[in-house]
Amino acid sequence: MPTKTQPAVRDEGPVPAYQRIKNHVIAQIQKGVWGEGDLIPTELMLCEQFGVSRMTAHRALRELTGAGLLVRQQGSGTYVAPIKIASTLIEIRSIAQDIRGRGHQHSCRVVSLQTVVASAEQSSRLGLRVRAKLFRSVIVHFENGTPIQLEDRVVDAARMPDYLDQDWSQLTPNEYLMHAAPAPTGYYSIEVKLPTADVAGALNVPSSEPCLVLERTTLSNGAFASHAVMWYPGSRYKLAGQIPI
Amino acid sequence: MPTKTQPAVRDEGPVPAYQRIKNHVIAQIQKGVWGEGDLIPTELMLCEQFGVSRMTAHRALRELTGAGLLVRQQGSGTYVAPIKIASTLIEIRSIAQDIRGRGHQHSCRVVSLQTVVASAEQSSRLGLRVRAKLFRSVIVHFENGTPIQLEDRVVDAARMPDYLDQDWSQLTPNEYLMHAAPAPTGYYSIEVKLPTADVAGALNVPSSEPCLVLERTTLSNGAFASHAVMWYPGSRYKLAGQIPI
DNA sequence: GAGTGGTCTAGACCACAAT
DNA sequence: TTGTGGTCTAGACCACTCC
Repeated sequence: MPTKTQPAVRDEGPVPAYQRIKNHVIAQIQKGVWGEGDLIPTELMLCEQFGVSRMTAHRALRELTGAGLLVRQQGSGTYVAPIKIASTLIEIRSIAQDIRGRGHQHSCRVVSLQTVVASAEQSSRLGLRVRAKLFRSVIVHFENGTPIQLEDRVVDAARMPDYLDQDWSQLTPNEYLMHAAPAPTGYYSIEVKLPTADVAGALNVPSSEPCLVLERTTLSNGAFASHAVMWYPGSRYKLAGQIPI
Repeated sequence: MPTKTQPAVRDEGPVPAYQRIKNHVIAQIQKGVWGEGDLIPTELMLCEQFGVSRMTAHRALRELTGAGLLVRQQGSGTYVAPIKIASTLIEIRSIAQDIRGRGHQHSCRVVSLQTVVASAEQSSRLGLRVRAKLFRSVIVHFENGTPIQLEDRVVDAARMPDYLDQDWSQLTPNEYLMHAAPAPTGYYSIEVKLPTADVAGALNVPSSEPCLVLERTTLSNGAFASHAVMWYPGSRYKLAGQIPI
């Protein structure tokens, strides 16, 4: 059955049933079909829809609950979690949804889009072929017109060949990735840095203002998907989330 | 049904079998019985030891793997994860283990230990009784003699009556909590702040140096356990971890 | 009482590693 | 070949919510 040509997303073998259900739920929320606070299908309905046992449907919903995407109430049902619970760190919702969830307006400005070749350092750190082709986007996100995040991202070009053709005013890179590389895992780090002149200019802060720098490498199905460096003005941002366990 | 007296640790009903196994594994790692890279018992051994089915033992190990505490290899076995994978954010390992894991020396200085009464604001934010009794500790942690974290913590006194009697040179508050309130969940936030004069003095940084401030509220078995504010010198620290999903 | 989620069992088949 | 983990089933009992 997996007899695709050279598709945008590599085929990593059969996808487990619980993962297919997770991807489906994530997609419905990403697409806005299921909104914040909405009641979603019960375990038994998902069992029928996907032809699985209840344990399997339950596992999918339990894991998404652990990730802060859903809220479950015994005797009542399963709901899309309110945004305040969603972890900004995982950013399974995008910064755009985050901002809109605060009732504010999101906009963005594309600073640059390029095709680049992985440096030796990148190749080894990210587990890429030497001189692998990457796409790089630099985008500033605004909340009510105030710059709130500078996002400098590279993605695997072989895996997402149409990355540069997206309309970033309609879709953030993160939202695009949720489709192209669903259910990511990976690593992050958070530190305080003074902005470079470019970053300070883009965020419209003095270069003396310390920034929160969130760096994140995401893998999907075990292979490199994306590396992002996100700069937030220290005076205007706070990262919050749920402790995962 | 909740008709208990006021015990040190509230009884929240029977603990699920998978949770008992998780607590056991966490405790073995915390106590150092199982060290980094060690092979731990197989699912079938845990099935026998705890008298559960394989699905239950598997769930416990899978969740701990998701939390970055274990690494599993099909065909081989389950191992304690290397420290670099352990999330500093969850701090399921303590800062002391973190520092020792880098091959450095950990020490600490107790700034203050007090009994305090929850303010109205704390009571509502943390879900406590009004004027609940709390213990507060303020401790500076050093890495090779350099101050690296100021930890300002309050815990529920009813739940941890012996909190103030601990020898903090032998055990960090976090390590104590891993015993008194195992397998915590909760919320965190991370932001950049300039230190107060007290904080700057304790960390031995100029009051112009921005700090990374990690605030964390932990619950155990659904009830408040601890609230901590941790200050890190921005120039000397980076938080890193795994993306949970 | 009917429906929901929370947990658990006792099997099963598979992919993979060690031997 | 044996043992490991990865997944999955078809039931079960329970606590809880809603009607």
